[in-house]
Amino acid sequence: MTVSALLDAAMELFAERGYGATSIPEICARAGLTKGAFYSNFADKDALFLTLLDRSWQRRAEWLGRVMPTSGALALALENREALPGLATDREWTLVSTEFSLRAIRQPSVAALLVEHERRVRSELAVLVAAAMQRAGRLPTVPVAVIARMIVAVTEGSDIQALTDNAAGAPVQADLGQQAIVALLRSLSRPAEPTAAPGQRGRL
Amino acid sequence: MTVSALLDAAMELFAERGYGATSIPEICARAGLTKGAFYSNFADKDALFLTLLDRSWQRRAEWLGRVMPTSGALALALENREALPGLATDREWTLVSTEFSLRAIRQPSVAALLVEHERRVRSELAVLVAAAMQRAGRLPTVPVAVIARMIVAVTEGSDIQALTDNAAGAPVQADLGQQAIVALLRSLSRPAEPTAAPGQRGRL
DNA sequence: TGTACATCAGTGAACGCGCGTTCACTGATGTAC
DNA sequence: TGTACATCAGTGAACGCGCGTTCACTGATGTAC
Repeated sequence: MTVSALLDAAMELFAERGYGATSIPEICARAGLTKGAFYSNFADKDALFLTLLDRSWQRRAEWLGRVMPTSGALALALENREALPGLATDREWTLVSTEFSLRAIRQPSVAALLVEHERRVRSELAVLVAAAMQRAGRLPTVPVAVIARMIVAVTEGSDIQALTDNAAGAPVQADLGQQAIVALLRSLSRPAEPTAAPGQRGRL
Repeated sequence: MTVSALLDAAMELFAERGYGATSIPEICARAGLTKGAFYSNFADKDALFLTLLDRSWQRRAEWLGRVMPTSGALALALENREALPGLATDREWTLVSTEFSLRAIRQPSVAALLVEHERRVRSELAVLVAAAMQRAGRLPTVPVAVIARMIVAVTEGSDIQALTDNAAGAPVQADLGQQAIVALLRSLSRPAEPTAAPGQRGRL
């Protein structure tokens, strides 16, 4: 279909060169279509970008729906990075979604969209955090919503660091984000049984 | 001076609209100069961008040199965000430096520059972490270099989150980054006297 | 001090190019009878 | 089944504009004598 061909081409080009550096003719050429095809489907490049993000978010949501019920556990998420919902897992996504954050900071209407999306992602994540803590026999000492925010923040930062190091050919601290998440979860919780000695439970 | 007028104008425009969306004529107009003035000082927009970053980094280094000897403490840094060296403190810097990270991920030669800079920042930060831990009577359980990486990651992520929330008019979790840093420091250290009961020292 | 010359940062006009956007059109697909 | 018409996604030529870049020039500043 024409729309998805344009979206695919745009996703590739935005990741390769960045949003600002990608022109509409380039997107059309990559998709094997004329500029007219673009304008009969989108008002401008901004409209395409928003549609692209909608689609990306939707795909993440679908995939999350498949993964969540079977795992239901942050423990698994920590072993297998992929299971962390809404968090960057690949280069293309990190580049495009970071660029979107920058656009959002500059343009309030875009920020509203992003904030709403992030709110949903964090609430899913908070559920995972609460479940993981319960299984580990621990209680959060700050709201799980705050812990979810921290997890998102540290993951984004770690992903950018890892991609930069990788691009420079420097050694990559691959599990930095996961290590930090584990450290945060431990620090921001306490054993559920305040008086009991630490044993098999209590481990996170 | 012409060069610094161009750099000032470019910094403003890059923050306002982004690097890719800013044209050379716009930079010159903002600086009150002609396009010729630009080309007699820079080969192209990329060259100006690198010069701009050099200047920004240099300013941060100078300011760090003033702040470090008197504070020498992460504790202070945690109370006064400004004292965290090399970490984003303002909107303009966050926007421009994040965009630079994206450019670095896409272009290895730029990545090399950024990685070298980040390496210096982190080593300064590692010194602060080590000092703060010693004063608190604690020992790191992972290398301070790793803790420094985590601090940088969570700060970048928190800054972007805060700016996005702010742009959308949503409530901003202002101290998220600081809270996370404190949690990380606690979790990634243990009391220096393994057998002693936790008392006044041991506090971080 | 005064005159003649050298330097060179910045000017501003000029260029070709690719951009974003428009629009009359085409031709494949669907519907009516 | 076959013919006539309607629809409309996508075509491709056309447009004016602002882009990046060049270059002969100017005029302020510094140096020589």
